[in-house]
Amino acid sequence: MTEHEQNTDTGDDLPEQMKIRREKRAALLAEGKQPYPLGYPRTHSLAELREQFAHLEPGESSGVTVAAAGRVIFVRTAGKLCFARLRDGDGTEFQAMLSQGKVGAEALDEFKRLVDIGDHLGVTGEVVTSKRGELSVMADSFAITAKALRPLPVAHKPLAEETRVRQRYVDLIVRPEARAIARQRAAVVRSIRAQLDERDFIEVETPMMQVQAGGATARPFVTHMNAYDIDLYMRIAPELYLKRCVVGGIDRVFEINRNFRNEGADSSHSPEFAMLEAYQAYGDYRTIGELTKSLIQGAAQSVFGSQNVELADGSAYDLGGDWAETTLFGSLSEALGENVTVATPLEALRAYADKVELGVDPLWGPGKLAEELFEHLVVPELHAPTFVYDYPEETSPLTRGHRSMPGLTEKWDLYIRGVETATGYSELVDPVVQRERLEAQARLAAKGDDEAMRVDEDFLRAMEYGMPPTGGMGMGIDRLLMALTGLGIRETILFPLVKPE
RNA sequence: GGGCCUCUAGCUCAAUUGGCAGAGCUACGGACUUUUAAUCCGCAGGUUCCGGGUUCGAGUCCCGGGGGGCCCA
Repeated sequence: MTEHEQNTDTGDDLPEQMKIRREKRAALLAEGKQPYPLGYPRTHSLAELREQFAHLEPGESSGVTVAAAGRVIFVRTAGKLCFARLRDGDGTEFQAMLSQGKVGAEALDEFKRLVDIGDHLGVTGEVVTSKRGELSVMADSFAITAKALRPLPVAHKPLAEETRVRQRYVDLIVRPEARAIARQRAAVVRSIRAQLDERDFIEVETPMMQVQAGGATARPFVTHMNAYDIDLYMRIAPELYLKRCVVGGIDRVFEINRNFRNEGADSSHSPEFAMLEAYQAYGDYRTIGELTKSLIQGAAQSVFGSQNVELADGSAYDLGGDWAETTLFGSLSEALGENVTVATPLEALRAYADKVELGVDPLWGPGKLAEELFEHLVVPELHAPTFVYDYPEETSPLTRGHRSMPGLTEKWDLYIRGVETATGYSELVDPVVQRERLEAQARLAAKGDDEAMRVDEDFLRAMEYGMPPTGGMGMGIDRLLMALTGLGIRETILFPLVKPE
């Protein structure tokens, strides 16, 4: 069935229920009524009604006439009396009652003929309670405020996961948890913005379409700009632009926005994902780690009321207090039972990889292989929030060398429930060393590593003007939501990318 | 990239060895002036993801393709 056929009014090929709803829409028009009127003169939201009339006893009448509206989520007809449960966008529900004695036989018949579950409905009447004590509007009049042409799924069977993702609008209508996560996500982002604002960080928006994608090792999406006839890259990280800001004197700067990485999609990776990056002049990896911990704990506290959050499976997860710390090579040595350092030769690391049946890419250097071993052996065990320190220089081309340990950098990764959630650095600010590192990356790219970085001359020019000592961090917003809620990435993103139907 | 599982009515799911494509809810018609997944009576609704093949006969078996999920690399 094509969209065109679905859009016709006759709809001979439509499923029965959709055909019937189209006929009801046509009937409204034929009777001089609007199926999609401009509005409804509401006097109260459903939440306001609940609050204002909470005191009504069962069977009591308030004597107050109100007008309210919401989506019909439940209908019950009992001869000359009908019930409709309305729901507002915030999830508040309120009952409408229509009795033949109040609205008349003709209007009651119209309600039964034309109103379906899923329609938006406005009702005007007195606030009463039913015999069972349910707060209700006893309608004097009603109007359909938007006719739904598709039936809602059955309320008491969970929607298939794929349908929830592909038709999030339906998921949001029928599943309270879907509405909750959308609001929680907004609250978490709001909390992080507020905390950064309190600390005098300036929020900026840097380019998402770039001549050269930099700031991370990842494969970019390519697009084309017709006016200049050049390829542009969707950004893989805002880092190089935020550092330009620090050079320019925006000493505390952050951005919350989308990155795009042309890689796989699975339960913890989305091709587009929201990220926070923050840079603090005269900070380093320690101060920026403290900031990161505060932001996460503050968001948990303000959104969930506790740093010990309840996850989707009902278990508790404690984000409070100080977090565990370890080092990449220390934890890896422990897992292997062999002493491994940044100086361990590639051949020895390959032997360990063979022993634990880890596939090795011949392009990997010792640093990259050590990280892969770490992810394979250590990460699955990192349940409690843990900062992992001291990564090899080889894989961290934008990070300052360690102040006391040659070959290592001042970098940490933060793991929460075994998921890399944030990363932080003492930023490399020496433009000469930075050029050497980027040129080494460019040589990797020339050898066929399409995730390697390219030399960004304008970024190097900015560095040559002098960037102050700086701590920087990046944190995946989607992953933070996963950490705080225990949900999968496809639940924390409203509209994750799905293949076309 | 590899392996396994999966796709059937609006929704959630059945269908034995290859033998008339079913149920619940929803919808539709009827009864009911206090329902809350009401109850009772009645009645509809299908390109079994798509394309081939085997067969007297395919939702089921075979081949190819697509969507989704899980695991592995």
